[in-house]
Amino acid sequence: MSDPSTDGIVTRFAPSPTGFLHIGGARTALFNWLYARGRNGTFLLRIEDTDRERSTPEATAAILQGLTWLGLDWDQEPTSQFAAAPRHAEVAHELLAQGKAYKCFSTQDEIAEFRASAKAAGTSTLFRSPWRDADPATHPDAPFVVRIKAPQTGETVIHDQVQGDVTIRNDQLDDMVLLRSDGSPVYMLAVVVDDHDMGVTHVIRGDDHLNNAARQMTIYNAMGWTVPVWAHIPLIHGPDGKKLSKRHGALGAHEYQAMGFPASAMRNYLARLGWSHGDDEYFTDQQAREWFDFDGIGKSPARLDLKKLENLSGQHIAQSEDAALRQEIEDYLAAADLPALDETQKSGLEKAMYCLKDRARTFPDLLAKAHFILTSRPIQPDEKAAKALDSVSVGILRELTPHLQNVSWDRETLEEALNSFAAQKETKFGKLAAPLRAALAGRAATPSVFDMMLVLGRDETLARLSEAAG
RNA sequence: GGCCCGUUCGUCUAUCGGUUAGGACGCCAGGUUUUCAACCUGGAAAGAGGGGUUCGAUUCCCCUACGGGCUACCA
Repeated sequence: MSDPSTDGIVTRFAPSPTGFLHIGGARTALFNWLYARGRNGTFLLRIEDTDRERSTPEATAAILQGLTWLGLDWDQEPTSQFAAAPRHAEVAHELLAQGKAYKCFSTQDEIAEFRASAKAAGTSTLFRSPWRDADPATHPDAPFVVRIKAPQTGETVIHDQVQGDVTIRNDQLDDMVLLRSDGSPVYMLAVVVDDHDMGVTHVIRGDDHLNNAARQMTIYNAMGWTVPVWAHIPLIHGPDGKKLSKRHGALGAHEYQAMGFPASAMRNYLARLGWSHGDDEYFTDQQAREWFDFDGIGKSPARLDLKKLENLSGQHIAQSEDAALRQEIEDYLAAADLPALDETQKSGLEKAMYCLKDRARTFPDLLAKAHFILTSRPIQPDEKAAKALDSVSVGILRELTPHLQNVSWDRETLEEALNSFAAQKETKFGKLAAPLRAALAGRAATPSVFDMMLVLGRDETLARLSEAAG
């Protein structure tokens, strides 16, 4: 299916800077990145900022930030499509000089009128310019657009790596505008010229561009350029199956970051959404790069499933290195606009990481369970913890404390000490656990009591117990 | 309206003519348990509908339905 050569592959991601990096764009970028990175290729970034009305530098910054968070590194400086406008115009004029494009003097009113009557008559609304074959001598001295002479007979076949061969009859193609009457290039021309100039070999993009590929091919053909390999991937839909929109969960990448998902989980989830490699669900970047290929891409749109993302997130957190995880959590706090950790909290968190990461699905989840190490005396029990510290429990804690005074501070000894104390009180360790948890963490959901005691150390543990015991 | 694309458990998907249609998330039941989580066992759950082709269709073809896209001097 894929290109036989594994070298010289160039892919690109070309967002319009009109908003944040949304989840669909993130996946398109990921697929391009995966394809290039897995084949020793090049992954480029092009900002399609030709719509001067809607493009903003803030949006560009947000998109780059989103890609950076996702770990999708690009090669070379991002290019601006707008900056290449003179080159686009140059190509249009070349086509004009070769007679493969022409000046069209039809006014927008005339075109609108044509469409209206065509619609009323039930015939094709494709505009057929009377200027296509007009004698240049008859050209008026009036504003004009440059249109390409699209083929009118035969058919154009898009050899798509995802959708298969898609055939469009050429009589469905209109003579699209290349240059507007103010001389500015139109998107359809710009993409083709840019992709060609950047040496893009594989165009991987949303399948909303599938039909455009046929029209773009007329430009490639007119210029005698090699048509890139096409791969039009299905779009992502919201959980309700509708097209993604702001109302339907079209969140920006930064919002997933602020929800506390690790970027690696995000990559895993997004890659798996609409692409598969047998039964593999959890995989590393390394594996994704090795496995990713066009024939694993599905043909139908996929829906977002937060539950599955959470599950994957938990797996990635569990697999992370402690120090890296601590750093990621710091980044998360910053992204979510939450207070940063101080040095004591940082080292405590990293020290406790071993007993936290297996039981957390997201960073906020992990942080909640890390409360015992992030807080300091006096411990403020929350409502649930306070309930576990009734007068009976407090009495038990008071009795227990001396038993921990001189024991060796290791897991085995502590388990032994607490179990025998429980036996002495003719109760089960489970009964002891709740008040201990409340005293040590001030919370009801925590890591194991023994882990907390070990991480806290003897002095701090005893101090917290005495504090709770009043 | 015209053209193009799509349709397997609730969701993501496997299957590349012959399977008890597999896996994962979620869900339900049971087990384990020191809270949360994890873990173990089991369970319910799918080929949009109708025609063909074929000894045999989820798989190939056609039609219909539904969903989506394109149809701009937007990108």
